Amino acid sequence: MRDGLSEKEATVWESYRRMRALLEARLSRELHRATGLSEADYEVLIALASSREGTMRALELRCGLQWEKSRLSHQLRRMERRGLVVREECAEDRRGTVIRVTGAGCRLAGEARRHYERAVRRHVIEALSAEQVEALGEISRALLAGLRGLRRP
Amino acid sequence: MRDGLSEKEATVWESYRRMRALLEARLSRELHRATGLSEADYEVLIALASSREGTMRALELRCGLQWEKSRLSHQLRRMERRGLVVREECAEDRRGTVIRVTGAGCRLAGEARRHYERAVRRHVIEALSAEQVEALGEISRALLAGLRGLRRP
DNA sequence: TCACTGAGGTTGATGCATCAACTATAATGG
DNA sequence: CCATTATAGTTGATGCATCAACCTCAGTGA
Repeated sequence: MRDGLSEKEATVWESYRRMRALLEARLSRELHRATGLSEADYEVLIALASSREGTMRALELRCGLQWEKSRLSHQLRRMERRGLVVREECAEDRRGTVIRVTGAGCRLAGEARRHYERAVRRHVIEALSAEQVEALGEISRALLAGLRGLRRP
Repeated sequence: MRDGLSEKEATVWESYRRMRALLEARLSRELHRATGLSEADYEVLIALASSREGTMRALELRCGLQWEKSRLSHQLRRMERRGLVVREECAEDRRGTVIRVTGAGCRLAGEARRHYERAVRRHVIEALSAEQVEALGEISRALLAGLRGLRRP
């Protein structure tokens, strides 16, 4: 037990895992059914749509989302194929890429946001007391604090 | 705001999402580095290893894990290729399959469990107060209650 | 008994996530 | 100024997750 988990702790962890799996499945399925977007699409579109000009450096995007660069690159390729974004050359840094959200992408982002926030409200906010919502925020922040500043590996 | 999220709620949700992403990345990377197993491998092996005889019907397995059947099938194919499990015919129901964990699989399961539980303790249990651990359990159960009994779609 | 319905599993296609290897350009320091 | 090093991004391979289509066998009722 020095390293392992007590029965109580194991139960908490098990509940958390199941909740997490079910919640993610539910949210992503609802989003996809309503808009055809994945959560990855959604995050990229929301970031772009809420930027001035509807453009961002790929670098900015991946720092904001905290994604690996190859993940973003693959994601953008798929989104470009579907006409949600376009890649443009970057004038300031010729290694860089500027991502621009298209009109269709921007429209979808707005629509998706409504669906998504409604789903979060239904499945999370309204399923908890105000104190629990607060506590979830605190817990998340506490865990994040512990996780940040561990080196990559 | 009727359907959307208040600023506070959005902040909680954002923290949760980031925590979740970072925590999963961390746990699965540590597990993989230490044992070569994914979390999916881990869940299957733990279920099998803690069964009498080291065997389970595929059906049992996927009900316990709450996986889709094709997910389990693909997963087992990959695990069988690596010698972690074998599929056997099922005598009682000739449609069915019995999954047996191999010696190597069983050994790995034990080793992985130690690593995994230690990581959960470090990154979750010890990063929270006892009350927060308790609260996380309650929150997860509350959300689960709301999510269960929504039909498939 | 036998056609039908449904359950247990597999397969193929596709999208998502990571890793490792690579290209090209920028920055840096001698 | 040039060689080195670091950064921005892409690519290919592989594993994971889901969907839809399919096959086989079990159970059911007419």
